[in-house]
Amino acid sequence: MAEPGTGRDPEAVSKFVESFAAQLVEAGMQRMPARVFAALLSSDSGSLTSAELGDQLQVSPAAVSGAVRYLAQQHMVSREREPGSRRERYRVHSNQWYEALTNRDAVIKRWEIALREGVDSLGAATPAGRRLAETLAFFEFIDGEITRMMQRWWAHREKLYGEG
Amino acid sequence: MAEPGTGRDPEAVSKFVESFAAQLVEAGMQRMPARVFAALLSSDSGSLTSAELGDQLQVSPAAVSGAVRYLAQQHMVSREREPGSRRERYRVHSNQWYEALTNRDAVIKRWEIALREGVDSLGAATPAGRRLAETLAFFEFIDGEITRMMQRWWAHREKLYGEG
DNA sequence: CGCTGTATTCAGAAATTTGTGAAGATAAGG
DNA sequence: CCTTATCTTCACAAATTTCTGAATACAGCG
Repeated sequence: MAEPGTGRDPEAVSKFVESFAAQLVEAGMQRMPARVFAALLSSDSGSLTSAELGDQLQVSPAAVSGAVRYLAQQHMVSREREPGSRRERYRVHSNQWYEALTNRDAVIKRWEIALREGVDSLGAATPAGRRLAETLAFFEFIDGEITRMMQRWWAHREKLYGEG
Repeated sequence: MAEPGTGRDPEAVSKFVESFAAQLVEAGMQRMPARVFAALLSSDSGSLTSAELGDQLQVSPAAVSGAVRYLAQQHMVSREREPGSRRERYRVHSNQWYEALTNRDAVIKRWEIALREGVDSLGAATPAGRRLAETLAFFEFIDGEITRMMQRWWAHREKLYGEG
């Protein structure tokens, strides 16, 4: 439980970071990106520098660099250059993070492509081809649904939090 | 493109299996389970024996055994014992496969647990705590949506294919 | 310009994962 | 029961992944 008025408890933060990262790893994310992401998510400002991350997670600058590159590619964090400084800040925007999850979109799109090729090369009239075609239809359906689901989420969020 | 009347072209099948498996791997699945799954998905009967899998994929019985155990745990395939035989058949049911994708449910549930602990230990009134709480709210929302989305899929599927 | 703080790249050490062969377990059928 | 077909488990070798330290590149500042 949080201790009021005592500021952040680094140990509690670390415990959350490691346990949440572990869940992300189990879901298929690489360890270091998962830890970096969890650390950002649980920071008060929502952003940390490379040094802060390296210090908090006890890893080398190289590891931070690699993890951040990965997360940026996945659009899960953005980079900010502090004006007039060489230091960079890595930030998690809530909505970026949602969109990224959604952007399993990109993954689904590639599955769809592979499935279409499969239907074509095995033959749409064969039993296997029909199975692939149905799977393809499922993903095409999901695709459209996800967009609408996200729209509903934003409406729902607004009810919970206001325009925030 | 399919060659009508010539039966299945093993090379075309293999090409699809490997390319679809590669996409699954990229999405985080282990290589062997991905290959086994793709092979089952693209079989005409929707089911194969261990020997058939080992032969088609050029891997040892041990590898097949491990992959199948994993897939069964994820509810992506079911095992069938052919009556009066020692051989087992591994089968992909379309709906099992959909449900399994959905059963990222289980993953989401664990994320929710970790997030709740984070909100509690960092303090719901802190900026970090609020961020975690919002993320938690997102997953809780998604959770409910997915169920309804699957219901709509079954209705949609029926329109496409009939009761089949 | 050169100095300095910061970020990236790269080769390689360490850890982890993956697949194999061989041994062991299980169950059908004589 | 004993034999045999099949599946599973396990120790280990190979391949892959992950992280580090050191070298390198970059950008701001005097």
